[in-house]
Amino acid sequence: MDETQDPTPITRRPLHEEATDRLRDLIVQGRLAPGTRLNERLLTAQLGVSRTPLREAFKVLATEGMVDLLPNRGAIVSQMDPVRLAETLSVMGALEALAGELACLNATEAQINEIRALHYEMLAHHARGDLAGYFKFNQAIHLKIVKYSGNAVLFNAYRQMNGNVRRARYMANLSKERWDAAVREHEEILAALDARDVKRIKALLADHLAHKQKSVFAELKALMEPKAA
Amino acid sequence: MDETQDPTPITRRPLHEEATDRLRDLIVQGRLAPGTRLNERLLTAQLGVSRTPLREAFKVLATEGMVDLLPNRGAIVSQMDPVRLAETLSVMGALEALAGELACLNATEAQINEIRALHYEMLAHHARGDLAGYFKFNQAIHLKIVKYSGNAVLFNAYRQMNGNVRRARYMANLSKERWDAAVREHEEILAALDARDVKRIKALLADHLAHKQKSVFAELKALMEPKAA
DNA sequence: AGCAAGAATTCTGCATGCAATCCATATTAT
DNA sequence: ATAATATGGATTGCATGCAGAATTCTTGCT
Repeated sequence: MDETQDPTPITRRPLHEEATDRLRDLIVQGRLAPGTRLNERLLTAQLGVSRTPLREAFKVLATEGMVDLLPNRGAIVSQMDPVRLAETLSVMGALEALAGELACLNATEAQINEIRALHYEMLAHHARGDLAGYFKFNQAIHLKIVKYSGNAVLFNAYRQMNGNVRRARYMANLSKERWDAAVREHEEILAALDARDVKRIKALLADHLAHKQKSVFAELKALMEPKAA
Repeated sequence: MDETQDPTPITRRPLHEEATDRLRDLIVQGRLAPGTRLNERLLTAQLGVSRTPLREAFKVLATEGMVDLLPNRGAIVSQMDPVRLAETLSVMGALEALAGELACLNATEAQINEIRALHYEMLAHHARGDLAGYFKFNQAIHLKIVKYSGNAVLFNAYRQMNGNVRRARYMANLSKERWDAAVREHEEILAALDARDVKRIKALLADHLAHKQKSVFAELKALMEPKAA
């Protein structure tokens, strides 16, 4: 018998995983806004699972920092206030700097080429002024760098923080100057990666994230003080 | 009525939290060895809780990397193989380097003094050749540095990884040379912190962790190859 | 009307029951 | 004897029931 193709292995995923992923997506996409109370009965109906796997999903999302559990009062989508966002980006900067180093040492040429391809796609979206498209590839590039570091622990930590950052939706109106600068920084990052210049990519990524943090922080602070509008 | 003292608020902790902490401790202490299968019926009896909060604890510990969930086959204590341990220490090095920077900038004099006190206690244990005592204060110092960085996200990430590292129990037989060197490194770290020398502490901590990683890795590799004993 | 106390409802925390899956042992066929 | 298969027991995945906490609604009072 030929088992080589294995078309859609019939293995059912555990319901709590499915529920966790679905909820996480809803939160990251902003369809469940920070502060929203997660009503069990409502969500069981919506997701088509019973309370048990749903509550297990709550616990997982709580350890990921996506929701807060209030004893006897259920779960609410946690806030991503500017301070926490800045703190997270700061950590992500350190992680990416390390990732860059390791990627310089460990990534294959094919992997670097894959990043290069993403880079050009990103440039295309930048040229068109398509911010959403730009961000998509920007995200993909950063994730790939961390992935190709070859350090799975690093990747996991980064991935989780990235999820928490994405739901801040800061990208609303990035200044043209910052955007252009970020693109230039990406050019340099790619060049350093290509040259396997460990020191340089480390510094570049740390700076890149520091700039991002600064711009995002300013943006969010402005958003939260709509007095002088 | 005087409510100012509030002696042990009678707030019962959720059972799943209690179960999570208890299990995590058992795993970190090594009383539940890697690979051990976590039988629900057995543990419910042992912890005095029902299966529901216990299974919630499994999910949390799985996202922390303490256990692996095998669909339809329950949870087993995850392995901390040398590769994963090295990867974790590598990430912790990056986190501590950042933490050192931030602690230099943000820690109060009182906090630095607290670290100094721990440092001297650690020296005392080193002088006595008390490895276990040394490690305890060594751990405490590193945790405090990260704590006093003032970055809560950083602290959480570090704490979790630290838990996963501790259960590797590498400290078995640290060479005298490496031990002495580590103590000297700690002297320098404290001095840099005192002097608020950001660049220096960053470099020192990164190196310190790199050395630790190297020594631990060698140790564990030796442990896993008892052929030439 | 505004507020406070109490009752009713809703919700969460936890325990347990049922069905599906897995594992171990025994049984049969080759 | 070995391998394949069947079968019984144990174990997990999930749904649901029950008790207690919290919230909302109601009612009575000022």
